[in-house]
Order: sequence, then structure tokens, then C-alpha cells
Amino acid sequence: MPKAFDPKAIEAGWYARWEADRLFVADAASDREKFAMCFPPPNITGELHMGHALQTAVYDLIARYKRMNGFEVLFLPGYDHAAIATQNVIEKQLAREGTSKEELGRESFDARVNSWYESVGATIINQLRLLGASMDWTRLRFTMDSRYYRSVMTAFVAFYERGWIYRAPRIVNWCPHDRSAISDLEVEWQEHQDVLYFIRYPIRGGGDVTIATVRPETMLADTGVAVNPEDERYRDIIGKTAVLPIVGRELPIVADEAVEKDFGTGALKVTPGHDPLDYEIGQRHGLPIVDGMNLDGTIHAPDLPYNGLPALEVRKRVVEELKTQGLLIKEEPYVHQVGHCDRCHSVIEPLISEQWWLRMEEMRDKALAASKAGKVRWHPDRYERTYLDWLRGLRDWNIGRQLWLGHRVPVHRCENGHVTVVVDPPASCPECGSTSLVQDPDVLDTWFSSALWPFATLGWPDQTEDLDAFYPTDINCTAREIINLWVSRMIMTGLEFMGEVPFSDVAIHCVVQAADGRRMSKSLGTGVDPRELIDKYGADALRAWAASVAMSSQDVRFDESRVEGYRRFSNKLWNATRLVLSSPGLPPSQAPGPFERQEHLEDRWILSRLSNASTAIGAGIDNFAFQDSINAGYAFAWNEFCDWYLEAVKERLRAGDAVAQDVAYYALDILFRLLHPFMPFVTEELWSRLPGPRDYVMRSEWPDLHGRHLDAAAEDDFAVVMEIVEEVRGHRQAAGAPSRGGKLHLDRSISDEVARLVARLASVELVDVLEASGTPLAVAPGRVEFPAGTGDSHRERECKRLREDLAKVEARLANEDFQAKAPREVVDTLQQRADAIQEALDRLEDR
RNA sequence: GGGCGGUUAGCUCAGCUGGCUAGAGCGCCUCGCUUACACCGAGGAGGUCGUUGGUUCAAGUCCAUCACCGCCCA
Repeated sequence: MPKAFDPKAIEAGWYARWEADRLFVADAASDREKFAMCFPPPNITGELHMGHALQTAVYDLIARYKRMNGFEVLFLPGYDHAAIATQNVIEKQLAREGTSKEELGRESFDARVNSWYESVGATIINQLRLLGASMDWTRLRFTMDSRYYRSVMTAFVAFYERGWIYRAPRIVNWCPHDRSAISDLEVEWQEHQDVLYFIRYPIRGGGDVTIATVRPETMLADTGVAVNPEDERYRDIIGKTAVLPIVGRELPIVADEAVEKDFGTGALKVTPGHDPLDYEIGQRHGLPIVDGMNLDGTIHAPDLPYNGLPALEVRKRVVEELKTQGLLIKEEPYVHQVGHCDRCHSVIEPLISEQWWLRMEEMRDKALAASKAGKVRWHPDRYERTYLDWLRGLRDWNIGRQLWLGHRVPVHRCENGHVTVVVDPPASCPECGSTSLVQDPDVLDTWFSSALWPFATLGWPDQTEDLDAFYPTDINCTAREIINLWVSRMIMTGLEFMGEVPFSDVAIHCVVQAADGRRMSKSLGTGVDPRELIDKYGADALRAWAASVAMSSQDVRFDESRVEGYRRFSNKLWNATRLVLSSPGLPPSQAPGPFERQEHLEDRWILSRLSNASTAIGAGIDNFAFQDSINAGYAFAWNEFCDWYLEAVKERLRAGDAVAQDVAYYALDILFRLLHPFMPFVTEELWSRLPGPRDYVMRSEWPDLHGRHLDAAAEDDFAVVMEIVEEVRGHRQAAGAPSRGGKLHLDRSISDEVARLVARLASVELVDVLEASGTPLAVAPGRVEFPAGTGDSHRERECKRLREDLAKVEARLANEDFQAKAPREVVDTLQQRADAIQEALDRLEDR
């Protein structure tokens, strides 16, 4: 075995073997209990980032754990076409090449998109393999595959037939760059420094009213003025008519409770075509809608010189014009939230547009009922409220998008105006037989297709064996921001089409931030590429780090040194194994135990600790507290097995002691299995090197020891060993003595076994008698002496510390209320502690 | 504006239903290349647990208040 562990040397090889031996392929026909997870499909927009790496690590550790626990596990991979995002990426590419999708035309664009899918899809798959994800690649799914496409169409038709899909003009969030509507959830709000303009609108018959707006350019589409009915200032102008400057349109002045008295002047210009609130006010008062903007974000005002100019340009010109007319009263700096497209970051324009809508009422109610019945458990549970709050306020979903990429709405119109909504494109109109059919140009919101993921991937609407075997799936793990976009919608469609929630548990993992505490950003260069980390530290290190932070109560600032720490851990495991394997006279098989031969204290102790670790690691996974598992594994392996056990048995191993060999092998065997879900590569490698015939560690049984080997007496005795050793070392270091040598005398009350272990671990010679010149120990009756001197400074430091402790403890014990009200146990424990400190002090002070 | 989370060692984070003598990794200081590992070993320094009140025999842990940071939804 090489002296240092090199992740690169083993990782690729193992993954290839796992795959070749079909370890990850799920068998729907198996009679084992099924466990399924459909991996959240990454967007096919490019490389995977740290969030994906973390999420993959979590999923995969669960998958491997469940396999080891005897489940037939399906871990299904895939990716998502992410319509808007992907279209944006490809358009940017085209722009760099000096062309555009319009120039290419729809067909060439499609070809371009398809080649993109191929290359990026391969990149994503490759990255997941690098991470060691044990996914069933035979079941890889893509939302644009023909089968998946058909599922999406089927869902649309089913909704349509239920009467839940309709087409209607409404105010929507319009992205002028993408020339598409987007949903409320796809709007990002950013703070803008703007100007609030106060503009005077004359009133017919005398007087005027001043309104305030940050968007003067939209006034061209004003159709009313509104004031709050409670507002004394404006009571007498309600019902009058204002005249819109520049345009000359007559604007009824209406009273509406939605108007905020405190904003601006309290009088609101109403532009129903370009503001959601104004739209509602307009509806209530029968105000007409004027279309003031083109779909590319330029101003639509046919009779005015502004027609066709960009909105910001018109803003300037309108303000100029108002100034000349003396109608601009004042300008104030104003900070407010402006919506941006979360994909291309353009400013969102609210405008009226005819769109496809999906009625959500029935699905929402079913989802709420399912929650009430406790069908979905959330981890941490507080996220259930996030989900429920959103559901309760849910409105109809705008599922149409005006993009070139995605699932085309399966609505076909013939020349006679008949509408056909079917899964497969019809050859002719079922009503009039016309063969001149035109399909609706809109595509579906990407989330519409993702919402079907847990069952569409399994073959729905066909009643496939997979669907039967693996639906409902078990766990969904994702980021907070996806709860409403995706998780809730999966739950709703799952209930609707499958009659059952798509998974029983939702785990929300943390967000990995850059070192500055902000989101990692490619454009700012604060992103970290998981592949670089794998390259430097190995996939195991990255995964162990991910498991240690994934369920943090807050988002985590990325700290590379923690990943590095787990690489060192891999190396530690490697070298511990190397030491054990160097023991002469290897046992022939891997069936150590049940340890009928006489074990030494250190053997009984490490077995007890191992048992403890196995419980802790399993419980951590079961409770979605992965950090507990990884911490328990790390502490056991490094601080107990390596630091104490191996040091204690080194000589026995070298001497070929069969019991020590058995115990060491056994502990490593169990340890690698316990760590395998977290660090699959290094554990596979090391486990395979242990003696005896071996299959794959993932196919071995999960070693839940159920308390086997627990040995309280051994733990107590070994604790004494550790205490004495540490004190001796403390004295040694304080005395400036060399790292070995010196004499130790221990009282007869200390067992021989403890004494011998102490002598070995502290590198001192045990003596029967020690002259009074030795330094007394605090933790046990005994004395230690080094050739260089006694090192009283350590002793003095200890005395000081103990006296301070004692004072505190005694003060608490002296409190009558404490004695009277605290539970007996607590009082007793504290009293024992006081006694112990006193005892130690007595020993130290007795020269 | 509504809701949620966070504020613990120089840094990144643990601390469950109150009993802590507050932990880990990294970093720092002092020793040590002792045939598993210098990707290491031994020893050590470092925290009035954001503020101010309250409940309690006892509060990092519960309640309230304020301050700052972040997220979600309007």
C-alpha cells in the first residue's frame, strides 16, 4: 500500500466497476421492500454547482444506506430542459456568434437545442458519476424525452377535460427580453433608486389633482384617477373628471379602498393595463384598459411621437414635456422594489396578455387535506408552514410561455375555428374533418412538466411495473426556494393523478454561500466548481463535508479547509488500515469474533465504542441529522480507534496477536460499512483490502450492532487509562522532558491491566516504589518522575484550576434553594464532583 | 408590510426536550521526522454564548425587547 492515500488513483476505477456490475440498477420485480427517490432534475443549462454536489451527496448517502438495510432502492436520475434558462443560454451563444434565433429560424434553432442537450446532458451525467452518485442510469430521464413529453401532454389534456385549463387575458409578469410571460415565483425583487414624480392633472371644471408616480411613461395609458374614500382631502373631487396631460384623455376620478392615503399625494393615477393593483381598481370601476406597451418593452402610443421608443427614453421625454407645460410639481428620490426576470434579469413589465391558466382550487384543497392528515413530513418541520402558507394563498397558475423551447400546448385549431385538445397531434379536425390545423404556439411552464417528475419518470400515464413498484417514492431533498415552485406542485399533481402524495418526507438542505455570506455567483466569480474540489481532495472529502453541513439550521459559508479536513480523514483511514494490514500472520477469513478468547481491556473498550458509533451513525441518518453521523464516525475513527486503540495494540499487532488482529479487522470492517454512505470510494477501497472474500461494501449488511459489545466497565476503566496518560503527558511537557522515558508509580488500587496500558501509552517505566521526589498525580493515586526534573509547573496549574472549580461547585451546593428544589440526582452528581475535585487536590498537595 | 431563520473561540460551524467543568475542524503557540500517517503525533492558549430585561434553585438552552445579518412571501 502506498504511504499516502490518493483519491484519484481509485475513484474512477471503483465507479466503473460498480456500474459494470449493475449495483445501482433497481429491480421492480424484487420482493424486497421498495425505496425510491427521483433525483431533482438539474437544469440542462451547464455545469453543476456546489448546491448540486451537496444535494447529490445527501441523496446518495440515503440511497446507499437504504440498500445496505435491505431495501430494493431506485435512485432515478435525470435532467430538466429548463425552457427559459436554456433558451437564454443558447441565445447568448448565438449572440456571440453574431446571429439570433430569429435569423436561424425555428427548425435550426431546434437542432441547435438538441445538440446542446446532448453535450450538456453528458457533462451533467459525468459530474454525478464523479461524485459517486449511485444512480440507476438505465432509467435516466429527460423532461424532453418523447415518453416524458407524452406524460406532459396527457396531464394537460386531463386538466383540460376537467375544465381547469382556460385561456384568458389578464395582467401578467412580462419579460420583454424573453418576450414571454413568467409566473410570480420567477420574479426576483431588487431594490432600485428611482425618482418619484409629482404630476398635476387638471380637473374639468376647474382645479387639479396631483398624483405621484415612478413611471411617468405609463401615464400615456392612464384611464382613471383613484383616491381613498376615507381621504378628507379628496372627498369633493370624487366623481369629477381629470384630463390626462399630453394625451388629453378624460379620466374619471373614483374612490377605492385599495389606494394608500400615505403614498405620494394620496391620489393614484390608474393604469389598468400596466399595474396589477390598477388593474383590479379598473375592474371594480369599469375603467377601460389602454395598451401602452409593446411586447418588446417599447411604448405603444400610435398617435404620439413616443410610439415605439424604449420605455426609459419615453420617461425622459414625458418628464421634459411635463416640465415645459408646468405640470411637474416636484421630484423626490425614491427607493422601491422592482421585479426582474430571474433568468435574464430584465425589468419585468406588468401587462395584459392572453394566457393559458390552470385552476388550482381543487388540487390545492387536496394538498391541504393531505398535509392535515400528516402524509408529508418536513425536515426541518418548520418548512411545512412555508408550504401551507403559500398553498392557502394560491391563485390560478399561468402555465403558458411564449418561448421556442419546451412542451408545445396540445391545442389545435382548424380553419373553421374548432379547437381540439388531444395528446397526439390529430391529422384532421374531429368536428369538420379539416386537415388544415394549427397548433397553439405557446409552450408550457417548465415547472408544469417538473411537477409530474415523481410519476412521469416511472412511466405514467402507462401502468408500468416501475410505477407500480416505486410510486409513491420516499424522500425528496431540495433547497428552500424550490418548495413552492416545485415541491408543492409535485404534491398537488401526485395527489391528482396518482391519488397519493409523491413522497413521504421532504428534507430541505442549506444553501452554500460564498465566503462573503452571499450566494455563490458565476458572474462575480465567487462560485466554486465541485470538480476542482474533487480533484484536490477527492469526492469522498467533498461528500463528507456536504453531509456535515447539509441540514444546518442556517445557510453555510463555504470553507474549503473543512473539505480539506475530510481529505486528511481519508488519509487517516488509509494509514490505519495500512498499519493493521502490516500485522504478520493475517487471519484467513473475515469472520472475526464473537471474541470468545480472552480480550484485553483495550479490545473490550474499542468494541464498546464501536457499538456506540454504529448506533449514533444510523440514528443520524434516520433523523436527517447527517452531521451527527459524520461527526460520530470521524470521532470514533480518529480520536478513539487511531489515537488510543491502535496505539494501545501496536505491539500486539506487531507480535501477531490473533485477538488484537481480530478486533482490529472487525472494527475496520464495521467502520467502513458505517462510513460507506458518506465516503463511498475510500471505504470501498479499504474494505476490499481487508482479509477474506469480499463482494462490494454497498452490498454488505448495514452493521447495526443493536448495543452488542457495549461494556460499561471497560469504558470506565479505559477512561481512567486516558486520564492518567494525559496527566503524565502534561507533566512531561511542562517539565520539558523528552517524549519517552521516566518512571511511574501507581497505587495498588489501580489494576495491573490499567497500569500496564498507561505505561505503554505514556511511554514510562512502571516502578513499584518511587522516591518522594516524584510529582503526585491528580487523577489517581500515584507519582511520576522524569530524569530531567519533576515539572511542578503543571502541578501548580492543575491545583489552581481545581481550586477555582471547587469554589464554584461548593457555592452552588451551598445554595439552600438548590438543595431543596433541584432533583436529587443533580445534587448528588454535583456533590460527587466536589468530592472528586477535593480528592484530586488532596493528592496533588500531598508531597 | 407579513413570516421564518441566524448572531457561540481568529475563521467555518455543533450544542435535542434548561443541570456546561460550552465542543469540533481549520488557524495560532510550544515540543517532536518515535518503522501507520508531518495529509502526522504530544501539549497549550483562546469564548462574560449579539443587547437589555424576565421566568427558574439553575439559562447558550425558555419568554419578552431591541440591534444587526440573511431568506421566503406580498
